[in-house]
Amino acid sequence: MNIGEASERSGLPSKTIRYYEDIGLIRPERGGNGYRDYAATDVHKLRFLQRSRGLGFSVEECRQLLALYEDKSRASADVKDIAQTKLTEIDRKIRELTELRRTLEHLVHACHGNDRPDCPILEELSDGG
Amino acid sequence: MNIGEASERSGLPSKTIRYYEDIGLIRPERGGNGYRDYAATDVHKLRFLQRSRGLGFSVEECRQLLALYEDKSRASADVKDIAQTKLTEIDRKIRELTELRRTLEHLVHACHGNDRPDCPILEELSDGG
DNA sequence: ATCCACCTTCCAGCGACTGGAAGGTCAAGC
DNA sequence: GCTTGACCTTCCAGTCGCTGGAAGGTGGAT
Repeated sequence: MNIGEASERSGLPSKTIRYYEDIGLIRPERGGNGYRDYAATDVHKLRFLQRSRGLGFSVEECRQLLALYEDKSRASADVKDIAQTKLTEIDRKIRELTELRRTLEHLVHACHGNDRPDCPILEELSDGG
Repeated sequence: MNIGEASERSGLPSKTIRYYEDIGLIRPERGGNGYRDYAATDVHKLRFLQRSRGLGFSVEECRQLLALYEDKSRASADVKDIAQTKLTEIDRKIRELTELRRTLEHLVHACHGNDRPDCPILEELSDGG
């Protein structure tokens, strides 16, 4: 199938699919006219990529996951390690954002938000509170 | 003062300070030797930038905040609007990450993580669970 | 023959820096 | 006066993961 259909079936834009080929994630066949020709297994891999990217794995992590996915002799522990590491990262990001949220909310509440120029938000940004 | 000291006092790398000048956020004087010469007010602005970037404002948002900061006639409501919008964005990010976390944790728990090849994580990434 | 949708490659740009090369300046020590 | 080394300058390229657009080839319907 052509890239357009592969795009529809995988949920990835054609541009992204070509990019993934550029960086060596997938290698579709080529037809006589030079068009890329995607097999069902290719679409499967693309969906795999679409999902794992959506779960926040970097492209390099996806490359590892894909290699593990294709390696029938791999241990599930290898995959679990990658997922666990990603989980820890996500936890850290959530903690940071929550802290940020708290600070910002404090500022927003402190600011009366009227047409007068004095503003606690700017004061805090300026002084370091 | 030279860029090195401005860097220390503001908490921003020299590279970043030069970059902020490139994109027109600050304009320090120049000494006879061509070196940038930062006044106290410049360092103040740099600290302002450092803090607001750290709070998750984009550089363009920082530019707006800085303009408001320098404009004595602005209304505090303008600043509050920007901060409020950013707060909403942060809430959305936290929600998305939390959802992500739930999915990933589910996968990690489902995977026994031993040396056998069957792995629920890869199965879900592959099938779409 | 014409049209349009699709495909191809290649190059550039996003945001917000960061790294490195190549070279100028300054103060201290010998 | 000469060297050393830390600092400063500019400019160019790379990061990550795409995304947009230009210029041109192909396929199928009318």
